[in-house]
Amino acid sequence: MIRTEALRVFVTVAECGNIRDAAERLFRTQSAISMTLKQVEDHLGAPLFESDRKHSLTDLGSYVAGVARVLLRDHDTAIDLIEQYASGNSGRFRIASVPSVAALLVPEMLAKFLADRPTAEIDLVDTDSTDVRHLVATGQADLGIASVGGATAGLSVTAVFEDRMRLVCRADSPLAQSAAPVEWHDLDAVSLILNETTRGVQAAEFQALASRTKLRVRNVTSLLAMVNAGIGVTLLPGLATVGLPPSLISRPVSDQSCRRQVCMLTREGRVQSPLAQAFQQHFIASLGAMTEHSSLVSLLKA
Amino acid sequence: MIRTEALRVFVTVAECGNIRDAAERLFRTQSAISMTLKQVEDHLGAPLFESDRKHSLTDLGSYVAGVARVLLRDHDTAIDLIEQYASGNSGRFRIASVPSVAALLVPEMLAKFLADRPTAEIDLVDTDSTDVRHLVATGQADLGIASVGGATAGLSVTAVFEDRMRLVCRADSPLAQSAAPVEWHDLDAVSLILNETTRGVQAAEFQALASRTKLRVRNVTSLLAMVNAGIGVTLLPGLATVGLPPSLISRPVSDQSCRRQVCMLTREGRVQSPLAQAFQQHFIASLGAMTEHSSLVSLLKA
DNA sequence: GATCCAGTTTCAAACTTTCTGAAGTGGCCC
DNA sequence: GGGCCACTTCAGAAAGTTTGAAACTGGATC
Repeated sequence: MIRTEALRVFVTVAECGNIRDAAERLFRTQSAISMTLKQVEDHLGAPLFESDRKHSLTDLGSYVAGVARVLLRDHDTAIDLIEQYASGNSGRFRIASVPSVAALLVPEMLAKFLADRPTAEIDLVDTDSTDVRHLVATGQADLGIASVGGATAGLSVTAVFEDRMRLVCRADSPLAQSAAPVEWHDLDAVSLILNETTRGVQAAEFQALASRTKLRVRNVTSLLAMVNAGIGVTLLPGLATVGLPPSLISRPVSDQSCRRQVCMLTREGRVQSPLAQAFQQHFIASLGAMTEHSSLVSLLKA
Repeated sequence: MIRTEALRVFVTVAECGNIRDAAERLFRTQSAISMTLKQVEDHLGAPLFESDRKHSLTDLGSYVAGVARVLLRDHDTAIDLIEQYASGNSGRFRIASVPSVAALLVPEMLAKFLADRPTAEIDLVDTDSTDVRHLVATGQADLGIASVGGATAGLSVTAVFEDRMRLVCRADSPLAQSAAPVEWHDLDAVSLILNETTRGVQAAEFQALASRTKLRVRNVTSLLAMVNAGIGVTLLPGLATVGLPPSLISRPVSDQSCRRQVCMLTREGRVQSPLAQAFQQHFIASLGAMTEHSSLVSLLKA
């Protein structure tokens, strides 16, 4: 059996033109090189070099050198590919995220992550939490970022941060007249439009308000269009209220418990690809740095 | 360091779906397989299979399996190529031969030789002895078949057979009237055209005849055209007189020593390609069989 | 033609790796 | 919970590789 490393020895000697230099290049002794060479020649039943002095190849030798050079190049590339993949430096990896996180947190993280990994490819899908869970559960995404809540069968869930909710209303509505935190009773007279992010709000007062409405809008653009059309007001996590159109404004909510919990989702019982793992770690580490300097509250314990 | 054989183990297990069958296929014990697998996983730092039961691959596992499968296929093909080449079953190989041998002896030999070696490629050039020597000496041919004589610097020469010379003349010439062996004195009055094959004829009587003429023609077609035109007669080895045009005939030469010696030429000090070696052996063996049933005299001692 | 030199081969011993058989572990099914 | 099956772990055996020392080789130099 010809070992790949024996071919490497042969090609190196052929390139160096002598055993001594080849031995140095390969960090072996001369005798080890000599014996490996002999072993290959014995296996093939014919000499690879014209003489003891290894400066000229036989016809067989140059044929073997040609084939082996290609083989070694392919071999090294393949092993490198495997090792890069295993170390999380390359590969493809799909993230599904709710739009607020996708738009405001993920881009910066991805930029840093990809800067170190020129060959990695990442797909980012932004959609609502329910769909994020579906994509992860069915294996269409490797990592999900969504609000806590809803069915979690087959999913492994890690809460990562909390984001206080804010009221979103028209800039010309009576509610927009004060910048002070909104109390629940301020909303008694207005109609409320629910959305995916309000599912996680537990407060009894909110539940009472929510029970009065039948309108729940999943798509944020549609939701804001409805608020803009005067159909009602809504609550959105702070992150999602960054960059509202000028016709809308947001106010903090007084109730400290009124928060959206964001979690990271992976498929349960499946070993992640190394790249996905690396990204998760990067995500968690970056989040720690980000929550220190923002209103977000990290839920991650080191 | 990941050994090629370790990847083969992994791919086999991935294909079998369990270690037991893979062990059987690879003629190893379960524990050897298990340890090799563990070694690869340790090296990569991540599991290749979802669980102990090796029926489903992790993301990394299927990536590695994909890359490794290609690598192994290429590897096996390359090793096979090398071994086929080394065993003389494939490769390319160039023969330069004088036309008579090329036309009458080589074809049959080649047919048998190539029948066993579907991937071997052979180039056959027919030219005169001087050119054959040149082609072999310069490495443009791997094996030469030529008449003995001329410069042999850098060539290794093996005499292989002898062929008695025959007189070639027009069918309507006075010399054509008898079928009996020609005596040297029969040629006293005729003009003789020399050629490459007459260089080796030593007989004093022939030398005397030859000294009278200045005409030497290398190309056999031209030579015969000249004989046909009535310019003179010539001597050719028996092999070369097979299939003369009907306007020409040949007669044996009485002098037993008047022979053309044919030799096999190789480049001195160069190791032949295995295919070339195999062909030489085949050539010698076939020649033994052929000379037994023909007028050719083998010069090869077994 | 003796001597030197650089390079190569050979050898036995030391070492490393891989393999084996046997015992151990853990999940799964009845 | 016992039996079964598949995998892992273990220690010793076997195989293969590497090493340093010594012997050999061919070419160059005196």
